[in-house]
Amino acid sequence: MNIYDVAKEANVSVATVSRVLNNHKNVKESTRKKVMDVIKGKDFVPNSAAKNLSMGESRNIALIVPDIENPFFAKLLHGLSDQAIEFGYNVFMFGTDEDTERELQILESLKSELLRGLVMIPVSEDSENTKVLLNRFREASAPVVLIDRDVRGGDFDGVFSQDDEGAFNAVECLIKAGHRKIAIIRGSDTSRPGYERYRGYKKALAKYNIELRKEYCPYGDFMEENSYQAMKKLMSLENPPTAVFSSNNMTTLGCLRYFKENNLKIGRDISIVGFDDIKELRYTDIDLTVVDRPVYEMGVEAMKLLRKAIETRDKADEDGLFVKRNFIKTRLIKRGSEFCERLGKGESGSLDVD
Amino acid sequence: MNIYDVAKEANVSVATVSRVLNNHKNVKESTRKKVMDVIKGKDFVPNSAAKNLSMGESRNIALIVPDIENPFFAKLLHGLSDQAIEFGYNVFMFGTDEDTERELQILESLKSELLRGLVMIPVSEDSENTKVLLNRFREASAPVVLIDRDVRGGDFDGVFSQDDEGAFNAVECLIKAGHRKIAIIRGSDTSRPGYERYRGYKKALAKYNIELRKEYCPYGDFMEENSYQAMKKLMSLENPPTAVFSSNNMTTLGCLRYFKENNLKIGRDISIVGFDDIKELRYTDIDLTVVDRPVYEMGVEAMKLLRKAIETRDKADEDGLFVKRNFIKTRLIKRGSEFCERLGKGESGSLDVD
DNA sequence: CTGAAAGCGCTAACAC
DNA sequence: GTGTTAGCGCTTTCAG
Repeated sequence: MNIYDVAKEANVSVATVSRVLNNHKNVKESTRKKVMDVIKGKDFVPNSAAKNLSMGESRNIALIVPDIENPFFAKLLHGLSDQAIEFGYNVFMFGTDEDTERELQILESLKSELLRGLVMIPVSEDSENTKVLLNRFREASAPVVLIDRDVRGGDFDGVFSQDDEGAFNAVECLIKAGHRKIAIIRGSDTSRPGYERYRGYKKALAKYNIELRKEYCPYGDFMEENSYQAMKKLMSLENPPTAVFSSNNMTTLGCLRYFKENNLKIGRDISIVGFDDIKELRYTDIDLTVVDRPVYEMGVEAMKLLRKAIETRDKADEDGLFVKRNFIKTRLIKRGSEFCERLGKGESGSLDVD
Repeated sequence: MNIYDVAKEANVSVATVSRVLNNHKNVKESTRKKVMDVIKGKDFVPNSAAKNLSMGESRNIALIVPDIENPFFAKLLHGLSDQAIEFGYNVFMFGTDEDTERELQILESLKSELLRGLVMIPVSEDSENTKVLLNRFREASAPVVLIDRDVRGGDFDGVFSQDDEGAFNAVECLIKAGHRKIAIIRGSDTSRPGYERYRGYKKALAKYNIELRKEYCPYGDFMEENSYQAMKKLMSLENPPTAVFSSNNMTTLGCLRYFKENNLKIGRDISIVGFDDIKELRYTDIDLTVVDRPVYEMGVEAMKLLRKAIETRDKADEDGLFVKRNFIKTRLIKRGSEFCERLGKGESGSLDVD
């Protein structure tokens, strides 16, 4: 059943049916009703492929995330998806597994899809090829919105968070709990959250006149295993830290694994503050202090930005001249893991060398 | 740039370009090369909307899950998505938030999409409308593959797990640990995992001659809050259970919340065995014994089934006469939460009434 | 306010 | 092996 059948049935032309379907004005109320009756009676469904071809665009967008199973991204998807439905868009979902090659393949394969927009969390800030492809999408009428991570020199719209401030607060919280020997497990320098959280860490140390020690700043690359290894190295130092700022949720899991395997108890042997909450821990013995963000809302916001970009482009609005980058506030949730008995009991938290 | 431009450039007809694009035989190697050179040189990308329209089908499939944020579904998506890329399909992702109405809306909105297949975890087994719509997709050349949950009287292909056996093992494990007062927090009776796990629970009790007590079998509906409430009710009984079989991961979180808030310690005051692992707990004090499944692989398998169904239909293969339903084995991972001190220390685990 | 007709880019007979 | 051409179902001028 297609638009011609409907037209015949309703004694009008296909043009009229099309007008009705798309809520055009200039259709007499009576004919509109006539057409609608046929459509509902025969439950006709317009063929979107035909529509896409004819209009040269679709109602599909793609979301590309580095790790499908990371709850942070699942939550993001949830918000984005809800808002997309609201706006009448369908969402293609892709995971890159933190692999730039894969990211490029996916982007490449999407070129033929008439995408109406692209929301992505790029693997790395420095992938020149990614930038080139994204720019091509943008030119081909598929605006790009970034989330959380950036693309260097890309000028793309995006929803980010105030990573440095969040990190600063986390580290300051540890300092105020009496720590002076504070480590950070870092994310890659090729991602905004990676370097910005490190920046926040350094700022906090600087403010309280604590010397920055390179050996306290290993990379965990936002991956559990690497972070586990980083934690291990930290604790093998001759002068190990008394506290650690874990700059990502996967990182935190790596730390916790190390603690458990080595029988280190938070609050007794070590302190930790994380970035991004881990819901499941809330009902365990681990009362984790974390930097939290409104993740669902970030997804919603990304979709709103995207739609605005789409409409702006359609209307050649001058608003389109502005790059829109929103920076979401973080919030420190104190649950106690920043404290440590040993600090009080004489074993000084201050650096005992240097 | 379209196929005509390529044809002109290469001095061939559009038919030939199309043949090259689709790897048809009957193309001389030299002309194939000639065409490919143009395609690469001008980096032409075929317009999939045109292709879809012309062929009356697409390379898009949809995955509909009840809860985007449940890690179980995220893992499923991961497996499915990886395999889909392998096969050259794109995946639309939708979440229904366990709401049948929403499920129907989504299905309805997808009718115009020329979907090539549908993978879904239906909210309820009993939604007649869902069944009707799914059948329509199947007839309209979009095979349906179910995961985990079923559709009553639907005869759809699917990937399920041996829920009853898994549950049986879980409960038996508790019995062997000395428990006789074992509760279950159930899922809805309108879902396969809901009633099958309950069935496994009953089987285990029966085998060991333990009387089934209705008050030990409250519903948690696979939701954290409801399960929390269920747990609360259980522990308020005058004769509370010493152990609980939590039949789903969200359910387990609800239980844990209750335990924590009421200072009940697993292994001291209560025992628990869950269904579906919770990765994050592994590095906490909660060494949860669980029924585990190869979730990622279930996603992969679903995609394989779907592709088989698609191909089968295309070839009008007689293989299509069979409904393919795979039942994945579960595995009990013992970590210790099935034990309880109190059982040994004289406070009998057997029912002290009846 | 409505209709006729020309595309949108690709596929697949069918002819050569 | 290759080319010609008629669709696929919809949108959108342009007439009227």
